[in-house]
Amino acid sequence: MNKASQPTINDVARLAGVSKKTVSRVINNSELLNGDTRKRVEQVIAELGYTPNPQARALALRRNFVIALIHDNPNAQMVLGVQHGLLEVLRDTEFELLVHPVDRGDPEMLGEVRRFLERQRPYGVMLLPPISENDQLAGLCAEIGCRYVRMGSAPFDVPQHMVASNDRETVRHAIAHLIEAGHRQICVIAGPRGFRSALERQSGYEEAMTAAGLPFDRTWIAPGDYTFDSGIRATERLLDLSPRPTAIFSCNDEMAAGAIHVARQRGLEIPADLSVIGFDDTTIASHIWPPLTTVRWPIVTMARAAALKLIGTGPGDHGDEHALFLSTLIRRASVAAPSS
Amino acid sequence: MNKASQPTINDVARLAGVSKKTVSRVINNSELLNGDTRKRVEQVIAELGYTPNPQARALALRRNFVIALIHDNPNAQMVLGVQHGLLEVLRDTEFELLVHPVDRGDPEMLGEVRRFLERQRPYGVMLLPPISENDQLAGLCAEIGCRYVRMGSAPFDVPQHMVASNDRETVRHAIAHLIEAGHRQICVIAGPRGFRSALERQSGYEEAMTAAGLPFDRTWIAPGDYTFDSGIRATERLLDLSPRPTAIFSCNDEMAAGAIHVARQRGLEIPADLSVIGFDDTTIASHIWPPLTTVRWPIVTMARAAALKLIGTGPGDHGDEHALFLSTLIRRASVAAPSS
DNA sequence: TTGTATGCGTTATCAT
DNA sequence: ATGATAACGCATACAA
Repeated sequence: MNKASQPTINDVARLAGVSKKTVSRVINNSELLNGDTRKRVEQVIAELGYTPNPQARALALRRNFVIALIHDNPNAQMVLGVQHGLLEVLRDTEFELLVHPVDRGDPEMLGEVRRFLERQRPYGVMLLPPISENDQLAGLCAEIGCRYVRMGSAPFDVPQHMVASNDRETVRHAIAHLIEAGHRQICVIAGPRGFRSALERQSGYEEAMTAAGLPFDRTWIAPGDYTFDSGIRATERLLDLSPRPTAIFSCNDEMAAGAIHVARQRGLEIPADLSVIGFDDTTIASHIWPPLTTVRWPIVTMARAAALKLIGTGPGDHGDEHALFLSTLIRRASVAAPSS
Repeated sequence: MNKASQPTINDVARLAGVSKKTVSRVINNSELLNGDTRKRVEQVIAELGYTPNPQARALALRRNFVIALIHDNPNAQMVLGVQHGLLEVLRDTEFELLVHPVDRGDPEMLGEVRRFLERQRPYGVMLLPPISENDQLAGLCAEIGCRYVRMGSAPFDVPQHMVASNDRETVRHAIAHLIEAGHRQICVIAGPRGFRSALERQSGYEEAMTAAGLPFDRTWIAPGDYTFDSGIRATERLLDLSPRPTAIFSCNDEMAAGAIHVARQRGLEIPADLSVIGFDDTTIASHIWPPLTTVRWPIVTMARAAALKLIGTGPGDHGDEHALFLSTLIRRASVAAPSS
């Protein structure tokens, strides 16, 4: 055993007086093993502080012990929340986290991801919205033969491959909250076309209005793309409506911040003259003035669950069933009764 | 060649009618190669779409072609900015990005990182503040034999191992900006003890005040820990001073947001009654009301430069010299002349 | 300039 | 239940 480098399986085998294969069996928890030899080998492993070399395992198994995070999500807090949740469960395992952002707009995207997966052969891959909604991407993972879990605003895959929140339902609650407060003309700043989250959140709005017997108009739904600037533009449009809306539901916090800016520029007090609800509960929601009522989804919890599905030991997992995670309305100071 | 799997170096060698070693030489840009055979091999490589297997290379070279990002930074935008910059230059290389957060408070931290480095053998490691300030960590990287670059608010290592911004100087400008506007009683919300960034930023304040011949008091410097809540507490303390400060410099944006909250609660208008300057130019700075004057440091650029140093081909790099990156004062709407 | 033999640390095959 | 031997795909030492 070379003192300079780390102990290998050979060192363990020699010191335990067994073959490499036996040590390998111990490492991989093989069933067919004499209890005594196992104990002896484990003893030596502990003494040496031996750890299997990940690169060698990866080569032999043609499978890398890493989880790949594939995303095209511009929300830093969300991406980092996911990394946090993932790493929390990966921390005490042999797995590492590989980050691989992609460009949804790139026509080469799928080919690029394929090369990535074929080269790295990750054990599992975590797909973040909005790219998680791409069925071809999911299909690619399946084809390459690596586990995958998709994160989304609603279940659009089987539980085994999905961690989802209930955006639509939570938005219904949020709108109902507004209606209870006395609002009738509730407008919405929508999310980008084609995003499932945007669809779910807007549907939640429509369902809540309909359920309450409240009429609403196409013009009440202003287009947005989840950016601050689009929130500004949308709000300007909405506040030009007459009669003016008394409440605005924004499909994310960033655009809600834009709404607050515009309101303030127009001399409108929040929440006295205009109530606002956001979505995501990013830092800005609690740090802006007034503190924003918003919807929080349990991102870290979802990521933890996803990691469990990814590294779980197969179809026996509990995780296979549980794929839905409830968002909650965080009530702060941006909602009040409309000033008649 | 097995159709199901990817082409290997053997396939290339056979089709090109050369030995594996020759192919290997082509891959690794060996000097001693006949131009013809190189062309022929490259041709076959292109036809086959061959890519060297990273796991096999890692095993043979005892060095993994990944860059590890080690950090304990709670600022999501900063961490993601760094990931962005790093990946921008890694994108067209053979390198991948491994994310490895650590816990500064954990006494086992160093041992844990050692195991990580010994197991993964990353090609290079990127150290983010504040953990980048830990000399033992840097020493560990050197000992293990992997390249490292430390990111910080000031140079505290040789250029080869450092990308730094000039926090102190930029804060001097920021304070000077306040002084020019007519402020005399300028207070500061400090950063956490022991953080180099906190030290640099506070020093910048003190130097600027001294240079302008302005007196200042210990009580003008309120302790903070970079969190929103600490910004609130610090500002309450500061606004209780009499006479009241006309301007506050906060060592980061998050605490500045807290300052704005407190000011608003006390009925103070910003910037009319109180000017505020932050640091970092995070999203909240531009989205809060009023838009916050703040200091922006070129995080993505720094990360790009760091990546270049990390994967660069040795001491010949230009990157070895260039290690300082200038921050700039972003003037928005939170600074005005003091109302006498 | 190119090829041969061998090693890297692990797992898989097929014996025993 | 355990072991000898051959992969896995690439790089290095040493020849030629």
